[in-house]
Amino acid sequence: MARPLSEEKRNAILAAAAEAVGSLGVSASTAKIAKDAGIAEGTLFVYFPTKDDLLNELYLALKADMKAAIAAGYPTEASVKERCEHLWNQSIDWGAKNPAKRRALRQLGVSDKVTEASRKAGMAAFRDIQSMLDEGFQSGILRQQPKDMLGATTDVLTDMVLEFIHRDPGNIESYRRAGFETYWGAISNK
Amino acid sequence: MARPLSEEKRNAILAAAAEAVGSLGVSASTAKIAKDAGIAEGTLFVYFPTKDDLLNELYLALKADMKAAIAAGYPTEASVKERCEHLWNQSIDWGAKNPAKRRALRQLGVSDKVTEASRKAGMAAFRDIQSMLDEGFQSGILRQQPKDMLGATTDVLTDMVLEFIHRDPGNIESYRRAGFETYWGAISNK
Amino acid sequence: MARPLSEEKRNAILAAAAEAVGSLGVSASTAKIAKDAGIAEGTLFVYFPTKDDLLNELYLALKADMKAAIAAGYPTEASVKERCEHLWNQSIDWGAKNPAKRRALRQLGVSDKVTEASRKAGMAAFRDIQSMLDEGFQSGILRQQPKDMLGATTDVLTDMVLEFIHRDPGNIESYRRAGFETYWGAISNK
Amino acid sequence: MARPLSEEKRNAILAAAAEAVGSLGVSASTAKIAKDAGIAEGTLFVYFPTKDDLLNELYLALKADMKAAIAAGYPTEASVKERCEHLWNQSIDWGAKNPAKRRALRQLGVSDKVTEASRKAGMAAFRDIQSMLDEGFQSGILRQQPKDMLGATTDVLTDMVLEFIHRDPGNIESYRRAGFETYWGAISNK
DNA sequence: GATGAATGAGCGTTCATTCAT
DNA sequence: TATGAATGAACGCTCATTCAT
Repeated sequence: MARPLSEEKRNAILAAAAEAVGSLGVSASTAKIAKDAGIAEGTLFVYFPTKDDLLNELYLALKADMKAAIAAGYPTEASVKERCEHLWNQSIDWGAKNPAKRRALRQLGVSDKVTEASRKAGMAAFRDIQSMLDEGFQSGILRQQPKDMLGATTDVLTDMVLEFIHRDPGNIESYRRAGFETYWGAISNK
Repeated sequence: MARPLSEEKRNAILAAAAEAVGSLGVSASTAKIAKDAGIAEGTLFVYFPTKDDLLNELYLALKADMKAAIAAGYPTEASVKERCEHLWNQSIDWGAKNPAKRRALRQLGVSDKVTEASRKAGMAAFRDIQSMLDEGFQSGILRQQPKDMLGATTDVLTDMVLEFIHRDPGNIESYRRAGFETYWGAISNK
Repeated sequence: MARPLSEEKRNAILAAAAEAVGSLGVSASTAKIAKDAGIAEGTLFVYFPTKDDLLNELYLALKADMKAAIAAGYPTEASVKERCEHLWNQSIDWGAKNPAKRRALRQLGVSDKVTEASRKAGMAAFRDIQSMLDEGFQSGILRQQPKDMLGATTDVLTDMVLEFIHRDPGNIESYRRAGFETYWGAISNK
Repeated sequence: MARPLSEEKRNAILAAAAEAVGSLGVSASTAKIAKDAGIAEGTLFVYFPTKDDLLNELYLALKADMKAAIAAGYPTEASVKERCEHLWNQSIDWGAKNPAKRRALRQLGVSDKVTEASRKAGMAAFRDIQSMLDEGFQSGILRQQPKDMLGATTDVLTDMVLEFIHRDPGNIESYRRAGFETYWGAISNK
């Protein structure tokens, strides 16, 4: 069978894993994840044959989740800068609202458990977003860059700003704005 | 004194730890680190009372190493942009020449084993560098930013570019250049 | 349930622990205990979360075992002195037949791994026995004593005699008899 | 050389060992003992070739210390019962004033690190005391007992009472008195 | 003689994975 | 399919003892 019985259980495992990896790193135990997901230890391995598989699928699920949030409500008709600002704000909002997921993604990002294939697949999502901005590249408003670098820049600056927000939650708005200036400078032609 | 603590051994442990953490993450075992350092397992704990202590001291040592490399040969008399480009190039060079150290620093950066105090101390080094650019801020060439954000931006964009270089080592020069454009846009007033 | 916890295994662990603690003290290793119990090292921790838990449960099990043996065949209708002699003889017999258990109990008795709560629970068993002798106290045949002191006196004199028997096993009967005289003198009104 | 340099250091080690064994048991580390004695780790082994040697010598020293305290001020001319009461009170006082030493002696008493030879030597001290009471045996006031049993009874009942005092320090006098009644009953002819 | 760095076996405990139920 | 008891290698750390200084 291509997929085991309960989609619900699968999602519960993924959700518990995100939470656990976010707070404990990739060394979070499968026992804890199973317990938090409300299933037995052995059941986890019915859905994911090994812990590494779980970690890779979690990475992909998180990337997809993030991408969906970022693209939501994209203002097709607005100016390039406004569209970029929309993407930026969505990114910050997703991270601020889903701190555990964001932290999980950071942990997975540096872990050698996540394969090159997963990383490639994860980057593809951001290429989708990059293509939303094709007009911006053609018009010269955005600087030409090596493939995937726009997505990575977004990723990396978002994450940086979210770290500042995490350490100093009172000033979220000023970090968001300063972050966007940095971001816009980083990707646009002056 | 019976036998003085050996600075040489201490450095060997730190070097082995950087290598191991770089490739295996913070879960690299103390046994492996000791073995690679050429000492007995127990000896490691003569130099570092716990693994967490070792990890924190490694973080600090790596930050200091990186900072020294970046600041070396700083052209005090050149233009602000040239001075930034110097810092950028030094950063890329350090990372390209010390891939294990760089990877270790990434792992430590996301690990909760590294204390807030160590992070603060690590950031202080970059504030030194930021102050090298004070003239740039006063003249309005560099954009005003929240404290520590310039250092973090440098860190994060450098790291991003080094990841691209790591995956595609043939094009180091083009990544370095494209990276600097991104970086300069990120930190300067347009 | 996947596989129920095995009462048999639990008992095997407790038995192996009694043997090991009896001969090696509380520093007997969990690895040895597990091996002697015929299970894997990790399995011990399925039944007892920590070594300290094992030690405390062992203490309780041993006290219960001893108490059951002592109270067995108690001659309700006999004279107070005969009933005390019965208790005395049962105690000596239990100790002589279960030297490892007795030695384990001694080790546990002086170990700070055994909590005050366990000690309290262990003493309660002997209070049961003391209450078997209430008539003796009321009639004035037995001397009034602070609570728990009768039980402790029994414990301590039994143990002393068993040590003599242990060192000089040929004269078990004469030690038993001399011991009882000491014991009866210790607890009765002259 | 029959004895190494400093008697003072030797005594410091023994004192530190008594304290450490009293609170931590025989598993107290040589490193801690050395530190508490104000000497280097290695120096301990100059005075005692192994930890077991230290433990055995400590046992003997403690027994000697206790015996000296018990025999001090012995009232040669008093009645047998008064002389016994003196011994009893001295025992209780020594234990109450030297809780660490008493606890150390308990630990050593059950440890298999203390050899049979040391135990024999330790018992000899109490035979000295027993011989102080020879008149009592001859007159029939004290019950005839197997060799060493009087000493052991004293030891064991004293220790029991000291445990009660330890747990309930407010009632020291009532425990001491009740204890003596038990003790006198245990050793005298009715 | 005194020191304390160096050692490596041994400790209690964890954990991904297997498999009997 | 779901369960959780069973496993044993691996972990961080301790320690009695040795020996270079």
